[in-house]
Amino acid sequence: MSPYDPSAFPPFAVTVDLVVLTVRRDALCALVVRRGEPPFQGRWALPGGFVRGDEDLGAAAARELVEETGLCVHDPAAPPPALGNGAHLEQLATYGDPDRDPRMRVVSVAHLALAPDLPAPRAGGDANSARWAPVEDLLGQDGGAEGEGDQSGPLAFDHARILADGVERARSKIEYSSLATAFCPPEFTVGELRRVYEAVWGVALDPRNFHRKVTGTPGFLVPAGGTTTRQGGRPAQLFRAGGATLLNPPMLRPEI
Amino acid sequence: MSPYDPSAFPPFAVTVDLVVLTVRRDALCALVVRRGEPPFQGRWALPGGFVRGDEDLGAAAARELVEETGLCVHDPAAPPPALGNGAHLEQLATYGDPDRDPRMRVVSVAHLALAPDLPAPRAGGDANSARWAPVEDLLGQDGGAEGEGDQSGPLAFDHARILADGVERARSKIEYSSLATAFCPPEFTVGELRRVYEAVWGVALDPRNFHRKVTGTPGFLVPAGGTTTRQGGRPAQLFRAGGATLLNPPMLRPEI
DNA sequence: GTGTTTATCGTCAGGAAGACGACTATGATC
DNA sequence: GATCATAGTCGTCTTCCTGACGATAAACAC
Repeated sequence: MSPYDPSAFPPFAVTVDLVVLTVRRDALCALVVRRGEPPFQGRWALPGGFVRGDEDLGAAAARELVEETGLCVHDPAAPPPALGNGAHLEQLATYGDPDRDPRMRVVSVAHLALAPDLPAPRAGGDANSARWAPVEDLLGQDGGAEGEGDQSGPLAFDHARILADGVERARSKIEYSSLATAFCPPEFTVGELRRVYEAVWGVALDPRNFHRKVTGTPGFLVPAGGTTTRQGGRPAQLFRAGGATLLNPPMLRPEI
Repeated sequence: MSPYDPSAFPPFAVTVDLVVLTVRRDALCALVVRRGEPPFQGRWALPGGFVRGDEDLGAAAARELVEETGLCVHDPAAPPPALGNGAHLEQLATYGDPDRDPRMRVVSVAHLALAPDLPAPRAGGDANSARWAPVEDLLGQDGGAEGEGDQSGPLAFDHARILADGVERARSKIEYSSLATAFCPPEFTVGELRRVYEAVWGVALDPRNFHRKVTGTPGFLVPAGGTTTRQGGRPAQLFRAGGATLLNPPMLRPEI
């Protein structure tokens, strides 16, 4: 009667689901795929899939990320991202309500990925289509996905909850880490970084105080040598993400 | 060839492991149980067990916590803890390396519990014994558990890593939340709360600045009306945990 | 009473952030 | 070409918070 007797524990299916966030047109967007089969057929869902028998959880998440977006995971301990198509990936939380999938007992290990703006998502696997959707639309208090000509209803399964948790993680984590740079291309301006914070937090930040804060924090930004006028106006200096990962003191999110 | 065909995915065992932390004699301690059977027989491990077929992950963690310690989970949305034997419980992270258990594929959803000092752990289930061990001993760079007359070696499985992650979570979370009060009895003094911070962080804090900070943060502490001389010296005012859960600005952890 | 311990209040200097003025360098428009 | 709009960058000032630390208060041990 060993507790590890294979007949002594119930078998679970284990999946990874991905909250992939990016900033497009000054809005925080998440990657969603349309479900091609029941349950929740035709509804939008977070990308994800089964963990293979010999696969680590993080590896499964990275594999799904590549399949869905072509993004490679940006390993902090690896050489700098060559082409900018690197993303930050971290485990978010695990969801295992017995009723979360009507067919069977599925435990899903959700992961959070932060990516720079990408051209267009490519549908992968069993998804009919994929798109970037503003999280505001997906998480509207009505349940999401209405009001934009999309009749597919809220996200499938408990994915609205997972997405909300991922967004909240991202919102709090850019406060005390340099993770906001994961939303930017390899070289970016202070203004572009500020627009990331503004999009993720949904607030307006003072450009002068923000500039003082980020340029004054050692290790946050390193000059890349060069300027750009991408945004119009006076040319702005280009920066690269510095080695620092923790911001101390943190970037303060304005209260409401 | 549905991806949910039961034959199309590998079956996993899903467990919950618990990092139960408390502060005893000014040291941060974790609950460990001695393994009664292979693998790692005789070694210390984190308490845990299988998730049942119809059980939510949090419910499984709460059940294990009761079985091992008698602690009830302190629901923030419930009436105040009557007898003080309430604990804070939250999901920590999920560990699913294919080789983490030599016998089979086990995915463990680790949870973090913070509890006030308890009399003595009661061994539960299949554990030969249970005890509170200082995390410093368990996580010593030699792998832990040596140097105190205990020859059982480091923690079983990947539990040292899980414990380290749980300790790190607790250390960072008491910075910006009122979670340190979870280590205290229902009524406590400012000095007792300060000793919690000092034990968890392993630093010394200035009693005067600490007192100013915690009493000056609205909603952190509410006077319980009464004094105690538990610690000797001048009687100290008794407080209860206030309703605030987030500390803004946070309690600053001294650098090194 | 004296000493010790702990609690609590106060003061002061330094750093960080919010508010905001001023100047600069581009492109767009007249 | 002059003007305007836009965005970036540098400073200033005030306020708040913290760290360092002096001083007082109230218990206990001798």
